[in-house]
Amino acid sequence: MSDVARIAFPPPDKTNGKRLAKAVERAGEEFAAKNLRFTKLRQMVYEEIAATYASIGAYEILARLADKGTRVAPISIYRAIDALLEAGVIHRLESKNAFFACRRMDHRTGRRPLFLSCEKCGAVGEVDGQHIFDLIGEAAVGAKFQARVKFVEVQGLCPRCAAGGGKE
Amino acid sequence: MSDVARIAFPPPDKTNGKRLAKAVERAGEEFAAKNLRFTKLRQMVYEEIAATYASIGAYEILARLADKGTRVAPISIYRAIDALLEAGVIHRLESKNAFFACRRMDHRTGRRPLFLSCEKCGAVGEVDGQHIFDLIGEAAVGAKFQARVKFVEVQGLCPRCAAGGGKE
DNA sequence: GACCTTCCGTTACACGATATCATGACGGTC
DNA sequence: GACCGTCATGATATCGTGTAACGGAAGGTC
Repeated sequence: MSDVARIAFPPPDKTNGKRLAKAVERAGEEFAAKNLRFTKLRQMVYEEIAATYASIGAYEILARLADKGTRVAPISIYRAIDALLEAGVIHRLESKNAFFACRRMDHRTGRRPLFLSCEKCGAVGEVDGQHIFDLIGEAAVGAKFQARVKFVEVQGLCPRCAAGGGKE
Repeated sequence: MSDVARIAFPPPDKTNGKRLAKAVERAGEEFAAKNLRFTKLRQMVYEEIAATYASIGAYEILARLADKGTRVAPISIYRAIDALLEAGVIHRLESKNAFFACRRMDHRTGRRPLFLSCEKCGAVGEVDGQHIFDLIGEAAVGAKFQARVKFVEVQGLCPRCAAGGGKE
């Protein structure tokens, strides 16, 4: 597997405690940098999202927290998700109404990623798509359309699953 | 306004009886060409979608049909929508969970359009995006990702609304 | 402490989508 | 005509996604 593929598509369930703790730490830094509060609830929601490489729905997060004894209302999940989105530590998959943790953390570069979502294992990868977003912007300008938000999402098979390596 | 802009963004509510009848006729031909049946219900659902340039949700279609005395269950609307999608006479906006009539009818060319959705008036325009989809395909190949479905959607202001010409 | 802002809990609800099973409409075949 | 297969529709229920509104709690600032 190429480097880019390995980076974009790690095994979806390899949840490593140390890795997760590190991700939480980085998320905390993102919140601090933006003068947002990384509250207990937001951290718990983030941990559920970051615990998997797959995308996860709001009610799935709710269920997993409930399993751990934390019972919250849907609206609370969504509020936490809003904060996490604003902080930039998670992304939203429009085509699936689901969320996943941002692994690139390259907001500084300003280069926007596009999302590759595996239909088999659910893993979501991000690859640089700045040139594509640029082209979309040009297409909008050509139509005299004032673009504000752009979505680019691809569904298919990740390298692991395409090779038959994904879980059945 | 440029030609491309005028074509992509007519006034969202200018529902012309003759134009609609023509659209229904073309839709019927599409169904025939694909050996699908353009049934009464499918035609009614199509008319509601094609009556506006804006995107429209399934339950909005349901409500409008109910206003006209046709009371159907949600599942029936969705089945009709599925058929219309398969025939290619409507498109689905993933980012809004809504549907709109295809105005380009250029399936023959095989060039895929991208969707420009106005946040103010709701109008959805289509412009050629084949080169963008090509690039996305290349990006996927670079990540060893086997792409199957691609979504590209843009939200913003259509020329009319950006110029202050849209309804408030 | 008093104040303000932000976050969270609770309830209820709107909207989007599907599962399941039953009925109807049509064409072909014997 | 009787039978059968296929597809479209109807009816009911349920699930998934997302938000409104209101009040209370937690944490900063003076």
